Amino acid sequence: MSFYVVDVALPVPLLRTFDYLPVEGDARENYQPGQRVRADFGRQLLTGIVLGTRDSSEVPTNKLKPLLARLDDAPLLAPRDLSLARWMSDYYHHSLGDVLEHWIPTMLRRGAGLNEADESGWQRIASPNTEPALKGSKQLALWQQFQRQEYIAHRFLTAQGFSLAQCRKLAELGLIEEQTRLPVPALPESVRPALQLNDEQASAVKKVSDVLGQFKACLLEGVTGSGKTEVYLQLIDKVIQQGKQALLLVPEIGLTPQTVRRFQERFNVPVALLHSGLNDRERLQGWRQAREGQARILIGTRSAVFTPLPDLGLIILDEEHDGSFKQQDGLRYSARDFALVRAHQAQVPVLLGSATPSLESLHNALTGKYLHLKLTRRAGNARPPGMKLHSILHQPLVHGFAEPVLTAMQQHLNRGKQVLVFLNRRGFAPLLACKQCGWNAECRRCDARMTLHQYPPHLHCHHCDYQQPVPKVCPECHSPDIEPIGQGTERIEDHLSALFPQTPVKRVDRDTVRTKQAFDDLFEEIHTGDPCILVGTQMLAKGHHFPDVTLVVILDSDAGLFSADFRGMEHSAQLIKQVAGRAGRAESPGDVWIQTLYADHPQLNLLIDDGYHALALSILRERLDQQLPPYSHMAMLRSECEDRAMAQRFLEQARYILQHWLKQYGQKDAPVTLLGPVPAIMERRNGRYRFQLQVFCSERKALHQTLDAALKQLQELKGFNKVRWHIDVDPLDTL
DNA sequence: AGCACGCCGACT
DNA sequence: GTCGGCGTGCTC
Ligand SMILES: [Zn+2]
Ligand SMILES: [Zn+2]
Repeated sequence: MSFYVVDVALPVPLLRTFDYLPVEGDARENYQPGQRVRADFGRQLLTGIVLGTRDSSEVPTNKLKPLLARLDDAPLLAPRDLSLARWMSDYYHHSLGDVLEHWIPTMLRRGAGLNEADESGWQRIASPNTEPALKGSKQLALWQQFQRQEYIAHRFLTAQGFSLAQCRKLAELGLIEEQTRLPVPALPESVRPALQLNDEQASAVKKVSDVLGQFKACLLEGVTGSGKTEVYLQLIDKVIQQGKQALLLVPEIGLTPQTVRRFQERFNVPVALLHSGLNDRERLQGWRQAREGQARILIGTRSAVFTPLPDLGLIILDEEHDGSFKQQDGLRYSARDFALVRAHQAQVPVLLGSATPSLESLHNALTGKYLHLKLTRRAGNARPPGMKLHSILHQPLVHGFAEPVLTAMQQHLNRGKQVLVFLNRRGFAPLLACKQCGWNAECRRCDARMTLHQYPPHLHCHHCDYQQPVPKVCPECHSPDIEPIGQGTERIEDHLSALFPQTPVKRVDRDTVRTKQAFDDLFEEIHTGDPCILVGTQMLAKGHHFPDVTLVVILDSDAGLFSADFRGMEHSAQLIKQVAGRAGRAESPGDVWIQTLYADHPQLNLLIDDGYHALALSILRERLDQQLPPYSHMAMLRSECEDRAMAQRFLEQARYILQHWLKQYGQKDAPVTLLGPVPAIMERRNGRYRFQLQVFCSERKALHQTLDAALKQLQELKGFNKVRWHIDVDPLDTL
């Protein structure tokens, strides 16, 4: 038997893989890329992924340890999965072992067998024509079930009132036997017919259908209510009919029961779901249903983009501009960008849908890199909501509302309609201050103010979660004259209850709807259509449509207008449009009133008068001038440390190292440039000082080469053990 | 990232 | 004397 080693990726943050001797006596052909193995690593036990075998190792033989066990015979991951993981490891400068953790459900990472997703049930083994002499009528009824279906999961039988004893009796008679299987999602009782498409929708379906079977990125830019979902449904139908699987990715908050039901009721195929509300076993089940091909449609949130699909035919990413597609810690990947890479590998189209596309995607569509599909008309020829800026500069406000806004609210309520008040700030008030000495309640761990909450009363830092009781008197001057300044959703709810005593006021934010279930329940309630006022944060803006809301009031659009972040205006506009789109339907179009101190703000006016697309073009011109994304590529190094000087010094070192490599890899027409280190906008958070260093280049390759080389040296730096740092490729924000 | 080793100050 | 603080180094 000849010598060989197994190359293993382990879940440790080291940018290399590890050689192991095989399990004692295990033949080389037993090792295939994608299997799980147990490895003795340092002083810990880890589950790793086999990448391959080699004749020899660079590592001295006496340092090589044998693997403790091979956990799979058949590889868990296919070569295509491994090659995608390698791409991700390179692109995000993250360890391959850590990256591979994202491909595998938690249970399997802990070494569980695939069959632990199975559930018990009974398989008919006798001919369905058998007419056994059965005593009880219940037993006969049970046998009749099996005459119709040859396999029934145990939980369905208990749900119908059959007992384990009755099943065992049939088993004793040789009619059925116990068998465990992977549960398959139920099919709908009846399939709903497709809707009639308008010509724009039909054209979009046609254009994407034409490129099925090849890679093509498509941007579906469709105004709210223009019927994007119907386009998705009809494309998925085509994909299924070709015997392929469809992957639909949605933002976390968009995976509502209504949406899911719409997909499930349309197709006579199993639909698998993967979202954060599932337990480990349910996740494993969904993953296997997708990977083993039982599920033909997979609907999931960000992390579902990794799920192996043997017959992938189409990827759809809805609300593609949504920030939740970018992971904000650990492996900072963008599910949108990865979906493109995956679609390219599988040679299938990827469809990005949004009413307010990200400037990256819009730019790619405008330059012809993506197919640009537009839906400009609302279904049923509904008029778009009328948006109106209402200046509150030098205007008296009644509990945060301008008088004409309150009048409009009353009018809509009188007509038996619902009103939505949007305020992206939870709590009672964003500030508690002393009238006598000017003291502000600030977080002791952050450069931020504490938010005052009243239900129940406490001060809460939304940046680090630090909480403390509300002081009775000013801690500085002991005056009892301390008061809340500004409005949060709690306070607006109070004010509205006083202003409209006859109308129920419902608050929707993270504090009132803690669970997905609570949100779904509240949503059902709102859907009865009874007049009410909804007050809420961006929770209200995403995912759900409220057909009985005919007036939307936006209270604090100003926060984003002067953001320090270069994407601030883009995100503000997306949010305003999204909130506005919650209102109205065909027969009763909605009104949208935006209270603002800056009614002259040119970009805000552009958004209101000419729409998102026009504003987007204007912002793109600014980005071009400033050579910001999408006209350059960016990576960000962030450091944080309780010791301010240490955090800063780390990035100064990083700058020094980067400066060396960018001379080598930067080109004359594509230089690599550095910005920083500078303190983060909120310099101290959770007791740690934060700094950042931005790296730009118009060429991805040079940027990555520079980062790669610098990263190796950064990891070797000594004396920075207390500094926490990371690289964020294509960061979402620079705050 | 873990985890252990090792070298210094302040306790029984 | 030793308990434990955290700086340093290593993991096939
Ligand atoms: Zn005071
Ligand atoms: Zn804080």
